Amino acid sequence: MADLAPLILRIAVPSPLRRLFDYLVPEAMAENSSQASLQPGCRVTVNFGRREVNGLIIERAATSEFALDKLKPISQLIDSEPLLPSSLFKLFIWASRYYQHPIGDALFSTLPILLRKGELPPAQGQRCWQLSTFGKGLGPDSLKQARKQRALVDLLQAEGIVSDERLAETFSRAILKQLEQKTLIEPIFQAPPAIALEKLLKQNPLSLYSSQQVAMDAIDLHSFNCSLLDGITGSGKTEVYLQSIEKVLRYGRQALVLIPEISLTPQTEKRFRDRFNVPIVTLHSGLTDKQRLNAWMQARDGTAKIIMGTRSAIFTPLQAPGLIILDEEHDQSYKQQEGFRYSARDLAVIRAQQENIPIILGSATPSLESLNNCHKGRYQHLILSTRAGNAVQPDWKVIDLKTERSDSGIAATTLTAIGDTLKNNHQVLVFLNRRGYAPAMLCHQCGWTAECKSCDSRLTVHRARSRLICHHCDYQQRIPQQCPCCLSRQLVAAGEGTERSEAFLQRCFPGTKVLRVDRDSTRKKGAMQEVFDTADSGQPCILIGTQMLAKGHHFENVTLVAVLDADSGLFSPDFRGHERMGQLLTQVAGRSGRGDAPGRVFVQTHQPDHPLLEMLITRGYGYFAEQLIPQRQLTQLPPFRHMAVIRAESNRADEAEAFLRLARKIAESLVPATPELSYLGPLPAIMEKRAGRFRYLLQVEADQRGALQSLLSAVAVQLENHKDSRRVRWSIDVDPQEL
DNA sequence: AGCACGCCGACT
DNA sequence: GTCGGCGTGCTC
Repeated sequence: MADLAPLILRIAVPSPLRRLFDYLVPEAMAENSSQASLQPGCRVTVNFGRREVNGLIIERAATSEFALDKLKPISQLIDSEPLLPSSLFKLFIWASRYYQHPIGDALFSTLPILLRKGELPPAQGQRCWQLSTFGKGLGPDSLKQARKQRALVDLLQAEGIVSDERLAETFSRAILKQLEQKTLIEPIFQAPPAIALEKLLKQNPLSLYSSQQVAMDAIDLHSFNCSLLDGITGSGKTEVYLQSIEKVLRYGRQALVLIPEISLTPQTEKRFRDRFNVPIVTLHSGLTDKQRLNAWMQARDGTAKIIMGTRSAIFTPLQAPGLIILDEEHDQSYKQQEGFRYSARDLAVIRAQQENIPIILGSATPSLESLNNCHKGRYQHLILSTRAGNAVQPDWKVIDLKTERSDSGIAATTLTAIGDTLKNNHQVLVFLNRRGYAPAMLCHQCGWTAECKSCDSRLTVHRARSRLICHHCDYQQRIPQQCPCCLSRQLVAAGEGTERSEAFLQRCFPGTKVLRVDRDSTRKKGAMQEVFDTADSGQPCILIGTQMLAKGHHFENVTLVAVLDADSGLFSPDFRGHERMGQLLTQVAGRSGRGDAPGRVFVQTHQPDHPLLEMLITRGYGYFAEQLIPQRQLTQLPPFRHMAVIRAESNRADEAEAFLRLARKIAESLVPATPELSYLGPLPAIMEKRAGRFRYLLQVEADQRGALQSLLSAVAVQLENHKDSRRVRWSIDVDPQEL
């Protein structure tokens, strides 16, 4: 008997519109399709405007606010069951509300491309072969002319189902194909055999030293709880990860492991593969669409037991989630900086909570947010001291650039120390967070400087490529021979970048390998690997690079780290500037030193007496961070106050600014400024003009998340419907990482 | 966003 | 005469 009430589906479509669209289910479709296919989480094809699009069912309903006779019918059902597990589906809905991003775009921009396009989830499992009915009835005398084919048929007759992989050892693709064409054999997909628990490990766990053991014991692996695992490189965080994963694998669950972009290397992966005898999938940028979909499916159906990936992997469906690990939780790459601006770290905590599973956040330099969450009792703070017992503080030395002469960015004292270190057959790491040869080119005669015509920035000199390059929009030009202003030939490259310091060091130490690691030097693939190989060989060498060098890799034989310019971090306009400086310096310093001998760290600065620098050096990151926290409270900044930013950009500065004035007017008409909720702006962004566009922002700060969220939702709707929103590119950034 | 409609400018 | 520029409106 047919229902009298119409069946209405609320659909999310891939569009920037912050609402759902109601569609009718045609009666025939409702009757002929399974119940599961009309549920939230299933994809459908609908006629949207004048085009056909794939959308996702968000809700079922019996009524609509829209006139019933204006509702269009669903064109087609795609999935016969929900594509996403309901917990992940809920996470998407939560995230799109929290981050003020259109639900359709949030969903579809994170889904594997092939699923966006409406492809069906591919059959999973191992491809195996069996005899077809026809093949089973084959007489013993047939296929006499085809010995190989006969042998294959015999094998299948004897064993029933044999995996594709095993057949490939003895038989060629062609044999299989021919038999398949004769319909003697057919493929069948089988779940790979479960790994026996006693065979779970390939390699025995390392024995834990006391503080690791304390941490292990403190992590309850059976329900939601968040642990901040705080320990320097080499303190054995990974071993705690591995043993926690082992425990959840033993009760049949999966582990999701998130790492920053830069640390997702084959080496990281290898560490996990060497330990466990279980299927592991890695979601990295090099995957083809097909591979990505397969990895996604293996996570969803539970074949993959460990899922590793960067930021976007937080949206991987899991059949039996057991644990989330997020390494280097302070890393900025967890926040998406455009489009759907989510924080994978914060979503990971929400996801763990919704799934009721544990989560471990790891870092040597935890973010102030996470430390604050420990203070509030929301996370438990587990500190790993080093194997030796006490944290070996590196031996810091501050070099005063005001009094000491330097060449190509390297002070005389630093240079001497580099020479001594090399003489002792050790390696040196030189850190300079500025790639290229020099950050500016200027005319000695008239003072002209080479500027980017699309950005408020100077062009960087890249001498190896003979080019001036803008690091913000990638504009390039040849290095001019003459000043375009006064025609003088006295053009000079001012300041230093990694390329210049590299050249200088190579001149100073002609017999030593000098390896540069930055985005320019590692563009060719394998280049990074070569650097690691040389470094791991232990031969004396100098590694010079940008923050790429500061992350992840530990260099055993490096005993001297030189930070060429610590000043940039001291005067950043961003409120997180000091926190970042502390993290970066600590991370760089942590690259060095073997277990036995602490490394030396030389910090070059024009501000040798800066109290924050001194505090970091003498008391360590932990103390440093604890001092910054009350400052944030005093200045009413995150995590003590919640912040969101409405951004706008346009070819015309006045348009971007006017749009945000409108945004503020709308917002203030809804919620006037109070001590609990305040506005700041519109303000020009730090670099007002970038890639030819003028960027502005409006800051909104509130004591309560809820108040901020409801205000933003209302403002977003009004802005979206305003015609001026077509003239600018605008977005809402909740919990912005950068202003 | 993506697509269509509509109304003004310089051209095969 | 039309091709096409982008301003405006709409998407259940």
